[in-house]
Amino acid sequence: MSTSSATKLPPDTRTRILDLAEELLLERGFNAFSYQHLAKELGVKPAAIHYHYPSKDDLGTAIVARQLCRLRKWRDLPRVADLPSNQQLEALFAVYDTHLGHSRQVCLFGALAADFRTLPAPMQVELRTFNRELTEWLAQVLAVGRATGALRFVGSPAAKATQLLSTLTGALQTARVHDEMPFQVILGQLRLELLS
Amino acid sequence: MSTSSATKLPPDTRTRILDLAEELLLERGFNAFSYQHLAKELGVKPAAIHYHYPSKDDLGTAIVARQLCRLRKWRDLPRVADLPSNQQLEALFAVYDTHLGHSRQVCLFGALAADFRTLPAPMQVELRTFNRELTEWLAQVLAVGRATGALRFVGSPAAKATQLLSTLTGALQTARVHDEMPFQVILGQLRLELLS
DNA sequence: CTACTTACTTACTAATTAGTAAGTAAGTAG
DNA sequence: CTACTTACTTACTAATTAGTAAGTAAGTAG
Repeated sequence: MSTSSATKLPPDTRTRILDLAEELLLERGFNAFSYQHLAKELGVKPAAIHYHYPSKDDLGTAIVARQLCRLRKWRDLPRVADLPSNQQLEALFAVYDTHLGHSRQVCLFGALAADFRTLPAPMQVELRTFNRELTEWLAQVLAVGRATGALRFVGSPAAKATQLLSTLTGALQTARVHDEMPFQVILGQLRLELLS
Repeated sequence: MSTSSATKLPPDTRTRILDLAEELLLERGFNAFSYQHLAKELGVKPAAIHYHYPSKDDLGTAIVARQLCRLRKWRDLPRVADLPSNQQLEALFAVYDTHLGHSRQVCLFGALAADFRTLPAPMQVELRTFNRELTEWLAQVLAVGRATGALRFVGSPAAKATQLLSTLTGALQTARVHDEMPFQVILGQLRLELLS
């Protein structure tokens, strides 16, 4: 079997570091894991991580940059971009639900917001861009959704998008502190309000 | 002038530690300040802080316990408890707005949710209680508010309360990452939806 | 005046942190 | 075959971490 473009190659160390760092970030926070933690779990020496990501700033920035990259790809995917607005909204909900399923991970934004001022400047910049692009995408979805009658809400699409993303961020955090129930309750409430 | 019960005594070291720790927690996160930071800023030695709060766990738990204490007092204050529902909701908004005004502090819940799994167990317990009691209070406000026609929403008061608090938590986090605008936008949106 | 408590400081420890410098083994390019 | 690159390991450093033990000065209770 030749490795087609769709085949998953076993990830190299560089990727394994990034994957694990992202997992720890979303599960425990940015200031709660060290190069030693990563190294021990990956079976390499801490210096090997410094080889790929010279400083923790570089590593953190790489995590956010990759998520931004993923967001853009996801958003432009035909199976997402071509959906009717209400299903685009459901697709967004499904992303948050996936986080919930991965041992109640919070979203990237929710993981970094509290510690924001301790983050390296490039990470702050990337996170702002990430949140801005997601908000703009959702505002567009909401605008079209209301125009086509697929979604219902009052106020401007931009305001509703900002509010909605704050709610989803908070919903995953509430799930972490308590359990899955409040998250499901909030999603139910959002569907009740938004979907005709 | 004798010190009446309302007079503010100059805070003792114990209180100054707690005040500063709370400020740093809400501005930078729990894993982003140390006993050294506190000591330096207060002009005492780190060991003096260990004298009052033997471990950081104790200090963190004291912060959350005090906030829970404040919540109960605030909620039962005549000038809050005797208000009509819509004004009770506004009083809640005002609390979050105060956080915003204090150099864009996030709320206690938003400060601790991401790092929740790294927190000492007693802190986790106190934070759950804090959030549960706040949610229950708000659910009651919403229930009465809808019954009296002062507030408008669909779904159960409990679900709406959970959703609303998640939104407010997220709103302060969004303000931290960007600026005050998204917070004001979200509050405007909430008023538009809830107040008749 | 004495015993005791309170609120610290001084001096320290063991562990952990991010990060660096030098070495090395395996692979790749010409 | 040679020079070079990649992906590390070994060995280290300086700073910081939470925390402790012993001392001490000022205040309080009897």
